[in-house]
Amino acid sequence: MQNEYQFETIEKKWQKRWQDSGLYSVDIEKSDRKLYCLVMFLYPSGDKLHIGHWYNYAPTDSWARFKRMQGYQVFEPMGYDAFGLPAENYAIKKGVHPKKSTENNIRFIREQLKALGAMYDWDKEINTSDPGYYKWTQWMFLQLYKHNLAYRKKAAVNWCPSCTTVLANEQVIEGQCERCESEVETRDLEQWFFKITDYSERLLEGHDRIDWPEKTITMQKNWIGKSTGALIGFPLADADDIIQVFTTRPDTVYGVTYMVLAPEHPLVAKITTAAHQQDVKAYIERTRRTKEIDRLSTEREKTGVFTGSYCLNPVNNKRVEIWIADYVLVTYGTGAVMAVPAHDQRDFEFATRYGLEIIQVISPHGKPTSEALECAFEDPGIMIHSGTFDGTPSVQGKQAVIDYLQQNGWGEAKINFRLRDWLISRQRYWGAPIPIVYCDTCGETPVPEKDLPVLLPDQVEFSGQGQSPLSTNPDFVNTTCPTCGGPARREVDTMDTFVCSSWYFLRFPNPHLSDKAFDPEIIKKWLPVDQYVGGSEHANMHLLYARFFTKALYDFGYINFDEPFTRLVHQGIITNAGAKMSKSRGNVVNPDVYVEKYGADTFRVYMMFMGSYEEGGDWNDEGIIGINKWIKRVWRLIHQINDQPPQGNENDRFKIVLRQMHYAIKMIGIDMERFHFNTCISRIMELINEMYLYIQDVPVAEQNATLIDVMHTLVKLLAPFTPHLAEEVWHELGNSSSVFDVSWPEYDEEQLTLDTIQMGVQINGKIRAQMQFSADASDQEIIEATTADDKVQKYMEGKKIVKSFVVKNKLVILVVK
RNA sequence: GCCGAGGUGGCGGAACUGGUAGACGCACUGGACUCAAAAUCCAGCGUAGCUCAAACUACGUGCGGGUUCGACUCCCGCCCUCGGCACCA
Repeated sequence: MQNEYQFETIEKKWQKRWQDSGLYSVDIEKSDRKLYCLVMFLYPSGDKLHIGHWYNYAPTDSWARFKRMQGYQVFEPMGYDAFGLPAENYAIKKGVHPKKSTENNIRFIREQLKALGAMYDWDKEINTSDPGYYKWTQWMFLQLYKHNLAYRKKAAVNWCPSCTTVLANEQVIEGQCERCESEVETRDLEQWFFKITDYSERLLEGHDRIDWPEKTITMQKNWIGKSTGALIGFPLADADDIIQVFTTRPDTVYGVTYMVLAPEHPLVAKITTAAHQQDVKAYIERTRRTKEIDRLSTEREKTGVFTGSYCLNPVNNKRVEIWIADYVLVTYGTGAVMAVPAHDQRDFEFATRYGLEIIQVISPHGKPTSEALECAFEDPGIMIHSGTFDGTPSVQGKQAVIDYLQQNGWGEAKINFRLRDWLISRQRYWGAPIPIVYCDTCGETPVPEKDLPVLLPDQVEFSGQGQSPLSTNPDFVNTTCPTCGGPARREVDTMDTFVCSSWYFLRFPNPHLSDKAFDPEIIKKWLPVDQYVGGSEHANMHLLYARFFTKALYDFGYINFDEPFTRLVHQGIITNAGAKMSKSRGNVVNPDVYVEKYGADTFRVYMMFMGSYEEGGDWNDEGIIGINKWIKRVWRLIHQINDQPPQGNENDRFKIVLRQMHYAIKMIGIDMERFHFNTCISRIMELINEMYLYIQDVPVAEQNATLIDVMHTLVKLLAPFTPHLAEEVWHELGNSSSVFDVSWPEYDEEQLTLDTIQMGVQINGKIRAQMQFSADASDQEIIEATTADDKVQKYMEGKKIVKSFVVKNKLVILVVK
């Protein structure tokens, strides 16, 4: 036995032995008590593994090890989300082919990952940029295409001039590119979309069946943005067309004083009268030039112009002006809004600015307000100036008006969603090619499944000029039509990398299948993922897309579940001096330095002990030395006991140690379930402190011999947190099997109470004394003993006890008057 | 502006369904060991008052109120920090 803990040799030794013995390779065929524990896989950019990765992976691995010891068959895989922009940008800058740089990064990162000492089943590693994988990403595309969930349309899209590609709405943050923070422009392009909007309702419904953080579910709900209201048709006064509007306030329809179309609305050209042609044209031009970010700003004053045309309010035949204004978005609802300035703040501001009429149709008390409104009245109230609806409470008025509109053929009830279809085309090279060809005779044609994968060619030019790099390789572009055999062109855009990650959890259990994406039998056994852990920033992207894919695959009959991740936990963010760590800020903390200096076990424990896992916190390495010392202290304790084994049967002091042990087992069990790692470590620290006091205060010859058993339990408790140290010690103690193959210790509730208990005596809410009681004393006895006490009597002089009771093992409560 | 989370010692953070606030650790101080230092082991450590000391008392979980025998925990009104959404009709 060594005196000092040598983490360098011990950690390497066990990492190698674990791998050689295949300890963590899961037999996928056996799935009883299966537990699929997944962390969001890696995006292998040049940054390598940073603190955030460690924080995601190491504590989750401790959780998985804990579950394994509880008897679960834990499957914990790792892989690489290897397609994506950084590799390609690096190629443009340094001239290194993305394939090469990605390979290099992965090779390096794999080693870093191994240093973590996690239970990853390396036989199941996947790489989304491997043709063996993206073949099936393309297959997924074809399934969606077959079921009309993938379509192409010309659309105004978000264009990042720096990344030279389009972005999904989710990737645009405050009008800027999520990745490079450039201002996003609007361009009209033919693009591929996935029809996620078909699943809006079901994506909401599924929330009730998953154990996810409430805030994540709320974020998704808000993002999907369901709103209930009505679709109302306003016929043009002097032409045939009808302007459809969506409103959540059909009860205010009598208050419509004008109509607003989005500048991009298709009817604008048709209805603009000659006299207003010039103004309207100028306004549209101006809108187009306005940057997305400015247009989205709510602070900006609302502007618009009159088109010269009128439409008729179906309920009262009122003639209302039709305006265009950029506060109306063409992408939401019908791109047109019925303006009710009295009851909508935006319409109110617009009407005030342009001197448009304001008619009050909802009032708090059922009578018109005498003075002019200062702002819109948006609360519910009583309907007025609304024909036969006068006097109806607006809440009921909503449905009543809808019924009325419906009876007359003017409108209908309608549910609208904020969610838009998922734009997946990227004008970039490093992604999975979209398996579509364009034939002059047959048109848009999907590549037959048997011809997959559509291989990504190595030879392309990275112009960075906005044109898809694949278009620069004629051998790739020119092909033959799978239907007619005539000449055809391949689609040159690639898929958003979020497509690759929308189904990867189905690939992990069977990564080497060459004839299908996944084996339905295996998937049936191992999915859904029991525990998923990753950052909350993916709430409206990856986590939504993966749910959409799962529901689609369920509908196609490939899988028998429709929610991919049963339980989800987000790790918090580790900041540096309050700022988010990022390469551009240059404040990224490199975990390798600490792993080299203190070892993986120390680093793991430190990350877990730092604070609340789900809240994260600011990075500060001051305490890490303390954890390192603690780990050495643990090592010394175990060796000290083992070198001088206890011989006697001392019991009074030993009971305290025993109680601490049972308490630790109990609390760690509870806290691990909740991902409260910091308190788990505290409980082990307490046990170790108690054990030290014991061997110090009680001579070896008297020490209770069963202290050895406590020590074995201690090693088991340590195992999930310090896997290398625990495994080493476990073997030193004479065990031949892995500590991860033994079962988690159980606690005895009876051992948690000591013979005598100290309780506080609370008189009128204040602690006034501390008293000892035997554990089996009745409440009656305790209260009697308390009231007889001198100190307590002092507070009761001349007063009567009104109420008295005992909070078990804690307090004696006396209320006196 | 809207939605969500959070504000506790010098610091990181505990506290289950309202029941002894500050577990555990860092830093600091003292003791033991040592010729000495480091390492280690042990002890102390919210603030103020009183005291040689022990004890005791008051105050104390962002601020101001409230409910309760009793509030970090529940209710009302504010302030600040962080995350998300942002003209969604």
